[in-house]
Amino acid sequence: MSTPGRGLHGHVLDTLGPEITAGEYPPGSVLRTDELAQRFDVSRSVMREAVRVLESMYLVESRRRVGVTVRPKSEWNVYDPQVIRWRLAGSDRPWQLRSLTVLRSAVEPVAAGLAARHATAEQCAELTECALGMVAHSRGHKLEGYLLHDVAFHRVILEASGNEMFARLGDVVAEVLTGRTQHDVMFEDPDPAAVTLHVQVAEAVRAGDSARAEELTREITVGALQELDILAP
Amino acid sequence: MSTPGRGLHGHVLDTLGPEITAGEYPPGSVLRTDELAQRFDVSRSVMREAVRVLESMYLVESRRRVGVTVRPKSEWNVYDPQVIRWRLAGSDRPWQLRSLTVLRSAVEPVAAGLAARHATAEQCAELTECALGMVAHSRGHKLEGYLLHDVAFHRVILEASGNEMFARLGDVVAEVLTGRTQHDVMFEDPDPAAVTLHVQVAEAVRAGDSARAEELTREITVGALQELDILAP
DNA sequence: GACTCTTGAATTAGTCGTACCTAATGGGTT
DNA sequence: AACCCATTAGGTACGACTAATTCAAGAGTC
Repeated sequence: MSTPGRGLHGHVLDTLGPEITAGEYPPGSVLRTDELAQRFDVSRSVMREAVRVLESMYLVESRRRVGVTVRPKSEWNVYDPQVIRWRLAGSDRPWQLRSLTVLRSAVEPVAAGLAARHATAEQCAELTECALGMVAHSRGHKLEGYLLHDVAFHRVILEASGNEMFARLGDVVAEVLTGRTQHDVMFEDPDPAAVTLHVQVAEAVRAGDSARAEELTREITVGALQELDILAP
Repeated sequence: MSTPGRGLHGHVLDTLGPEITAGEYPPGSVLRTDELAQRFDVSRSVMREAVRVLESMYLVESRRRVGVTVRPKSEWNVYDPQVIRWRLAGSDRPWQLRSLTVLRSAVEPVAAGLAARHATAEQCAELTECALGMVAHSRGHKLEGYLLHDVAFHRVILEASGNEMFARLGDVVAEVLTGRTQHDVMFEDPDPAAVTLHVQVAEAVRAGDSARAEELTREITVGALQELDILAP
């Protein structure tokens, strides 16, 4: 899924990216290209390419006579999949998961509503299949299989919305769901109510009931928020 | 706001980026680094840096013995501000505006709801100021001043939500609002109802009424959808 | 004869190192 | 305070070499 060590500059990014996104260099810190090249034992050309990528992620800014300065967190392109992965692997993972879950709570209900109008017959079938797969793996510590279908379910919803911006969040949702299962909560079987909701969403989409699909999905995301103690009083 | 021609590689991107995002090269098309370097009259080093940036945006993929292949639209990082600007400047601008407006309709209401809980006194004041500014410029063909306050208003809302993912959409919303005023609809004064809604949102946020702020903002975004003939029956 | 497997030549990106250019910066001078 | 210049670190160019992958020709097999 990721883009590991694609060439030397990729290897450099695999180390430097996480360091920066972890906040190891405070905003305004200055990195020198030559020093970095020495540190990673690569040529200046390779180092420059890596810096260009970091620059395009708004993580750093390169200025003459000054060096490569780290930009404040508020300017980072937090939607870059690579940046998201780096941050999820770092120390502010909990914070990152919260931000992404809130984003989900905003996007997924609307996406489900749109999916109810735009989904093809094939997508409806896929959705039902995913929901049934979740039911089948909802008991007896089959978390792995459950996760697989859960991820696929939300991916289809986002895809079927017909909105490209929503569709591209499939990877993000996958990361959140995967992370949640593997590291944080959910040591036991998933909440039966959540499973039921997924089945009902699939049915609502199939029936073309936009409002119902949206509302049911909102309930799902509210559950996700509650799992992280993000209240909505 | 943008990052214009920062060095030669930036100049190359200013031309090549719009071409790719405009779909001038069908998915799978191959570009050769050397040819591109010749075409733009830059060294291979510079061209390679430009390719690295395009690669980090998931617009192209570079493989040995094959060249730089253009990736399908569905894989582009459509949240990259640069990509958004390129597409907004290109031929599928209308489609892009629709996607972004739908995204707004999902995000902004939730953001407003959060803002009602998290906004600081200073942010509330700013919000009120923006709303009043909108009122002041709502009549007499003062579209420029109106737009300025409108953009600022939505920026503050997204910022005050306390969610970094929402906050980073400020630039996107700014582009949408600016684009709408400059190119498409709105040759006359803005809809008075919309202006009123903004004032009411500011008041709801100030009062900490989360549900009301969310609902009012939803009405604003519904209006934006209707302007683009995106129905919600 | 048709098919598969191996091998090697051609091609293109990847890497490196050097040399030189350019522009911000900061200190020293007037 | 205004100005000038040496310093410094990134920006650009070029050339040589490396390495991986594709493709096609040829050997071997059924």
